[in-house]
Amino acid sequence: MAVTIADVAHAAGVSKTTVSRVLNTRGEVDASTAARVREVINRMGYVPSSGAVGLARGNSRTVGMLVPSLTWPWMGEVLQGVVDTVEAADFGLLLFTCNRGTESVTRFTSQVSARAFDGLLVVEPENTLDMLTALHREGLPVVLIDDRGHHPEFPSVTATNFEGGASAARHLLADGRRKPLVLTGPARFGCVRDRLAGFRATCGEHGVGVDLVVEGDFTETDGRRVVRRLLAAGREFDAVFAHNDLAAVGVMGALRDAGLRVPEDVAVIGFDDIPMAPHTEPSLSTVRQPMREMGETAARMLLTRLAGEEIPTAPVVLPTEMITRRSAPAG
Amino acid sequence: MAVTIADVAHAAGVSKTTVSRVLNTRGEVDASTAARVREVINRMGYVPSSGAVGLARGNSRTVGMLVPSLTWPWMGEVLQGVVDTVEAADFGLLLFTCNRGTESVTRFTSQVSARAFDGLLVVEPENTLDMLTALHREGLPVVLIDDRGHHPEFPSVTATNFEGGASAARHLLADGRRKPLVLTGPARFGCVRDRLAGFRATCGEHGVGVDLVVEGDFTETDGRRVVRRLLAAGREFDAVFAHNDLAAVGVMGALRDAGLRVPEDVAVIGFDDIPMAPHTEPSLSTVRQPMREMGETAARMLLTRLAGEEIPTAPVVLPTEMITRRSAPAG
DNA sequence: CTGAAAGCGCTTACAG
DNA sequence: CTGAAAGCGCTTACAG
Repeated sequence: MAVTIADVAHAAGVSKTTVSRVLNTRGEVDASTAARVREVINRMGYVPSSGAVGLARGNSRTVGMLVPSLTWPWMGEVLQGVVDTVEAADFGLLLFTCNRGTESVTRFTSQVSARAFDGLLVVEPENTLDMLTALHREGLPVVLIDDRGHHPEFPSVTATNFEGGASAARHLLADGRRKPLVLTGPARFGCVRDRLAGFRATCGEHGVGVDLVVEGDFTETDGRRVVRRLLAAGREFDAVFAHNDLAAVGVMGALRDAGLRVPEDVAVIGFDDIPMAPHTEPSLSTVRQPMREMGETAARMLLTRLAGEEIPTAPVVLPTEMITRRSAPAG
Repeated sequence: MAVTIADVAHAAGVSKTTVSRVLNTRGEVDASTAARVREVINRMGYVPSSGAVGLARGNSRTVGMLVPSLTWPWMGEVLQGVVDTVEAADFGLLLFTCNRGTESVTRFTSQVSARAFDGLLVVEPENTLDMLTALHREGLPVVLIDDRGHHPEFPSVTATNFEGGASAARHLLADGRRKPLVLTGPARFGCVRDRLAGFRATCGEHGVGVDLVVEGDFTETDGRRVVRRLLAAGREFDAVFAHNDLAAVGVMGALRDAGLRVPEDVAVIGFDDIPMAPHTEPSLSTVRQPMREMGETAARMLLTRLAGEEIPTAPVVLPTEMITRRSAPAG
């Protein structure tokens, strides 16, 4: 049914070897022969079987991507960056998730052994660092996107979390805020610790204490609940720095429910700049992480590595950017 | 490096044929032999090379998925549904986008000829229906997600667009609204025509005219602009039925800017129920499309087809659901 | 129940 | 510059 290299060779009156040579532009082929073969290839619409090529060459020209979830607000951006880069290099992208615990992890690692892909891009699902480290040690090229401050022994790309926290602080201080609440993500994440440290350092430089720090879990529900609880307890604050936008949305909801105005009474800054951020009411000021660029960068690094070159094992750090919208105006 | 079937055969003292038999549980193998082989397989951590198996068997146990964009608000849900289903069946998922015009389409079709995947799931990128039809005619199993009313000659899964429009109308009418504005999507989409027809029919049954219909382009910016323009022109309406949530968000923004209250002055209903919908201000009432279920269903259909069974070529239609939130309260 | 051999569709030394 | 042959790692008649 599908046309094979043998069909082409036969039709062109040459050997499969020769067809293979013009396919892979190995030179060392007579110009007129090459032209004839190429003509036949086009006429017959021949495309080499990727499986056969992979088997013969020992690689798949395919990149794997492992993510914890596809429904996180910023995952689409990362994926788009990855796909664009990978497709442009004529590689395929095999997508995996790991949301059913041990079973899916096992299934995934067996795909690795099956040599279904040459290298792996990963937004780290929780509790998979050991597995990833093992795969990397066994020789699988791996690039991590958004290292959660775990500082793995393989290449990764992150954003400037410390500086991001610092820029949020500068923004709020310039607006005259002096009593900030910080709603962090899970403290086990390095990125969370960095964001908090950056925020603290800058406030410290300005003589402003950061006394109100609550550990959250990155969800809208949690942001809403924390603020409601704090307000009920009579705690006072004139600004909130939430460690992600989803939680910031919850924060704004709770403030509104309590009859407080954003930003007049309380300014709110998030982190990420998810697609929803410009559309909240009021629109959300936030520290932007360049998710698409992070995906692109990670993909490019992996492709470079697959091309045989060395890539830095130290984290590649992309700049965050303070985006000013209405929930926290410039001072 | 990687352990092959030959290594296993050697270590177990049997032929590759026998190893292959226990791998594929073909029966016809002595129980004790099988046990011994299995033991060796586990000990050596052997996993068959997917490429080699594919070449020998003539299939790849991989499904392709083609989407126009990965950053659309509901795409993550569809993808998650697809990935979950495909992974559970032990298939791989190869992801493709088509956002660079002809070049990417060419690249994509050549992947098809390369036999990189056995079947295709597609959220139709514009202007690719002819290509998809051609692929399907050449024997590639294809299932379309969210047929845009194009009614292709291959299987597809959609939602009840007509009924969805009708339910939006019922909801608004029950709340006493009598002067609706409909902000549609591009009229070339069948789903748009169906939503409008359903809305019209129901309004008609209640003696309410639908005189204000504007064709939009599904973006937030457009929703905002249309409403601003209509208001400036002095047009009056007490409800808006937007054909997608993003546009509805723009509509609410423009109403707020004009000093109108939602829902007191104007009720707003969207379509889709994107993740943002519960978090807008006010939260958005909308006609929910079960995107994840649509992804799951399409994937299941394709897998069934790949297993050799027949699947319906008539569209599979999943129910929409009217979700009541604050932007359009129940009457 | 088991194995030798051919075949899947390519690539790549090797020889000419 | 070109081709015959071996090999990539499997599966599958075919024979015993």
